[in-house]
Amino acid sequence: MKHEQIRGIPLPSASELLADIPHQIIEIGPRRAFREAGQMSGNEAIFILEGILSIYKTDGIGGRNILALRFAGESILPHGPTLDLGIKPMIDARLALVPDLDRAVGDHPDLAWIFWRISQRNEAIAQEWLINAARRDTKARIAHLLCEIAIRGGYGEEKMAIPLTQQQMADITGQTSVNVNRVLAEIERAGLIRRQNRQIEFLDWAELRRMAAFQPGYLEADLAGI
Amino acid sequence: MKHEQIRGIPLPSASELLADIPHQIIEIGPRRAFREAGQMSGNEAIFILEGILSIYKTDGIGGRNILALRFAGESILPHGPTLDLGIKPMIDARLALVPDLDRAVGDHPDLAWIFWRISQRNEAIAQEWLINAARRDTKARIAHLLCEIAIRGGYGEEKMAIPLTQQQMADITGQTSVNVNRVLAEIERAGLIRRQNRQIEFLDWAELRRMAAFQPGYLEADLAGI
DNA sequence: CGGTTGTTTGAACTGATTCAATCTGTGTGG
DNA sequence: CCACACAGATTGAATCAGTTCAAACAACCG
Repeated sequence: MKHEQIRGIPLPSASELLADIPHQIIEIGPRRAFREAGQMSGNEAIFILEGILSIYKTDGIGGRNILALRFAGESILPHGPTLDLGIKPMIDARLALVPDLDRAVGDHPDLAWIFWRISQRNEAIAQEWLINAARRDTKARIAHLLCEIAIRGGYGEEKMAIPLTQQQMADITGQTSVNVNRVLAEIERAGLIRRQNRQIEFLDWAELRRMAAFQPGYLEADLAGI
Repeated sequence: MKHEQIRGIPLPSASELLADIPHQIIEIGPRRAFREAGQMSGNEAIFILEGILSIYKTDGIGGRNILALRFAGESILPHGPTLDLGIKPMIDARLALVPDLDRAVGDHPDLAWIFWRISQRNEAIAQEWLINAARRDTKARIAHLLCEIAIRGGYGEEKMAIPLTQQQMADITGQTSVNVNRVLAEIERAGLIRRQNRQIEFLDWAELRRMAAFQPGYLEADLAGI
C-alpha cells in the first residue's frame, strides 16, 4: 500500500483497512454510552461496520451536544487524553475495535497518509456543521442534516428511515426538539418530504438541497492531489 | 525524524518543519483575500510564520462566515479541490508557501504522521467552535473567542491588542457586529476586561474562563499516544 | 395492557437581529 | 497642523425566530 497508489483514488473502506490491522469485532445497541467522556483509551480506534455512532460532549446531564456522527464505513480515531468526548450508538452498531492504532501504523507506515486524509474529511465535515450552526436558520439546518444523513448513511435521495429522534436532531443542530418538530412539519407542509413514523420520503430532493444549501463536496473522501 | 520520536512530544513548529521542505517566504497585508474560494491550488500548503489567517466561506457577498483561524506557528494544509474556501489575513502576515506538499511528504514519509496530528488538532478546534456556535450564549461565545485568541495567539492572560474587528468577531461567532459590541460592553461592565481602542486587559481571567467554559485542552497539539 | 419513549401543539417570553443614526479614531492631502 | 474622509464602534427602537413551559397524543415494547 504505497501512498503513490493512494492519491486521487477514494479512501479505502474500513473493511479494506482492517485486513491489515489486528482488531476485534463487537456489537452494541443504542441508548447505552459506548465510551463515556474521558474513558476512551488513549490509543484505541473504532471502525464502524454497521450502524451510526455519535460523538458528544456533555455539559451537565444527558448526552446533549452531538459534535459528530460516524456512519458505516467511517471511523473514530483516537483523540488523545485531553479531549473529553463520549461515544454513543444512535442505532444498533457493529464495530471493529483496534486496540493499538499506533502499533498498526508503525507496522504499516503508509496508513498515516490514509488517517491524515480521514482526519481532513472529518475537519471538513465539522466546518460544514459549524456553518450550519452559526449561519443557517433552523429550516436550513434541519434540511441540511436530512441531506447529509441521506448521503453519508447511504440511504439515497428517495427515502430513508431516519435513524435519529427529534431530540437527537436537536442535539446536533443546536436547537430544541420542539423546534425541530415544528420545522419538520413545515418542510413537510411545503411538500418537500412526506413522513410517516420514522420513514421519510424525499418528494423534492432538488428543492430540499437548495433550502439546505447542501453542497456534498465536503463529504468527498477523495481529496485528489492532497 | 522517525515517528517513534514524534509521539508524546509537542508538534514541531512550522519553522522546524520547513527546514526539510522546499518553500518560499512571502508577506501580505490584510484586507485583500490571499486565496479566493476555489483558487487554492490543489497541493499547496501554507505555514504561518507571523500574523493570523482566516479561512472563510462566502455565502453571497463579502468575506463573512469565518470557519477557522490560523495563528503564527500553525498551517493551512491543502483542502482538495472540492472545498470552496477562501483565505484572508486578519493582520499583516508572513507566510511560507510549500508549492507541493505531496512531494515533501513523499520525500519525508514521517511527515504524514505530523500532518495527521495537525489535522486532528484542527478537527478538535472546529468542534470546539461548533459547541460555541450551537450551544453557548453570545456572552460565552465572545468570552471563549477572547480566551482562544489570547492563548493561541500567544498574547497571554494579561492583555492583548485584539487583532480582529467586531465585525470579524461576529463573522466567527455567527452573530451581528451590533451584538458583539453590546456583549463586549457587558463583559467590560462586569469587570472582567478593560478596553481602550484595540487594547484589551484581562482583569479577571479566571472568571472569563468560567464564563466561556474555556478548557484549553483542545488546543494542545500534543495528542500524546495518538 | 401499562409503562416508557418520542412526537405534537399552544401560549408566553426573550435574546438577538435589523435598521438607522451617531460617534470616535486614524490616516491623508492640502 | 487642520480639514476631510472613511472604517469601525456605539446606541436606540422595533421586530422576530426560537426557546421555555406545559400538556396531550401516538408509537413501541415487554
